[in-house]
Amino acid sequence: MSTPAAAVRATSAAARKEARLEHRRQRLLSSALELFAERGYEETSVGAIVAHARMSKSAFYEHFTSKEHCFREVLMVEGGELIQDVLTTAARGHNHHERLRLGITRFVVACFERSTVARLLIVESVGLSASVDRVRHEVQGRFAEAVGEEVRHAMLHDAFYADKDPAVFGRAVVGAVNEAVSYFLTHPGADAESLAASLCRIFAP
Amino acid sequence: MSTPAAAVRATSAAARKEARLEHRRQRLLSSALELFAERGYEETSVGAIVAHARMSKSAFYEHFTSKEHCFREVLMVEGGELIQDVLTTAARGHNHHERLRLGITRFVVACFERSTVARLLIVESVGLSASVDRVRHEVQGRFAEAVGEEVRHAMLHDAFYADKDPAVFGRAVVGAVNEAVSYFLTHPGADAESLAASLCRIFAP
DNA sequence: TCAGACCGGTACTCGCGAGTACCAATGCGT
DNA sequence: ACGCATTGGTACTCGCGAGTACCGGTCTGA
Repeated sequence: MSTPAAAVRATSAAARKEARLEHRRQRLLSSALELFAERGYEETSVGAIVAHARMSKSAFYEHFTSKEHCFREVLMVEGGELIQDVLTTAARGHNHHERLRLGITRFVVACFERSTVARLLIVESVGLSASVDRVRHEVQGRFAEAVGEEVRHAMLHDAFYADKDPAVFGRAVVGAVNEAVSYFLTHPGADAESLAASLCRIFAP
Repeated sequence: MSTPAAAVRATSAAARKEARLEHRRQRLLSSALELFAERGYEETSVGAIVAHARMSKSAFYEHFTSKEHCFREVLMVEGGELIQDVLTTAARGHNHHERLRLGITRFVVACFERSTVARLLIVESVGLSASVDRVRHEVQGRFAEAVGEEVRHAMLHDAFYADKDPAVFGRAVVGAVNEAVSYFLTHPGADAESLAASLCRIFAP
């Protein structure tokens, strides 16, 4: 250790550096998100990512061990935030029906709003590699399990859910929403609100 | 034209050649199916496909203009057969409920039976390229539209379907079944029949 | 002010695989 | 039976991009 004054200076320098590094990391992540979403994983080179972020390859490999690691990180952070958003919104509902409706609606709307993240989560991350698959399953699984849990409680007093398998229901909702979103995102003129309403009528009538 | 006899000989020779070619094509398609399913598209090289089929690259490029073309072809043929199977089985039902149940059940069971085809249709073909996406959408769309059509008729006299949007319902079923199958295919110990039954309870109660 | 550590950028290597060109063997018609 | 055409196999090219090594500039600390 040095003198207190030096320590303070050192700390603030380290802190600035930390902030700087974090800022760069964010730039890389957001560039990666954008390019992966619009071109796809295979068609996006590390060179393109760093060029878009106006950085060098060495900066990239300071933060990520490989291109795939970068993709996983993007998926985890952005996908995680999206799902978190959905879950907190859903939690505001006062009963099972309302929570399911809020969750499904928020998911659909969020996918339309952040279509780049949605594309990553629903399309680009499928079938890349086992580890990427794990991340996707984990992220989407959080939503699926929340739905399942809701059903597990609802089935006790709601005839509609009485005969449903919670786990299957959760996965079915996730799959249905994904498919609907990906289909209607490519079909122009689709409206998030009405799509969400149609889905709610199926799963939370 | 030559003499009749020569013509006959020529025809039979041509026919044999045709048959031979078709046989080779089948070998290539089935090798491609197997490898694409177990390793994925990117990880499967043309070299590996022809080695597995005990042929040469030139034979491959006689039938397909590119690796992607080959993939599309496999997807179209095998996926098409699977969907056809589902649709004809479903058509045996005597009312909307029964047809929906038969269709969903057959789809799930067929995916478990032909897990290689299922993997291609549900996982590997996602997000590869625009043209592959078109093929997948077309194939799965046949099922989605059949479901939608069934709903469109059922809603006239069945309260359950009265408020559903047929197009969205069709897509939702496809997505839900895909997700459920892909999830429970990787989770060992899953049973096709009971999974199908759970899904039927959701979409055709 | 100066020496050194460290950061970032550039330029390189290396492997891989799609697609191609050329050659050998087989089978066809005459 | 013989020569020619066609088929099928092999060996090559070519481009691309992930990951790396090294070097020049800058900022820190004494």
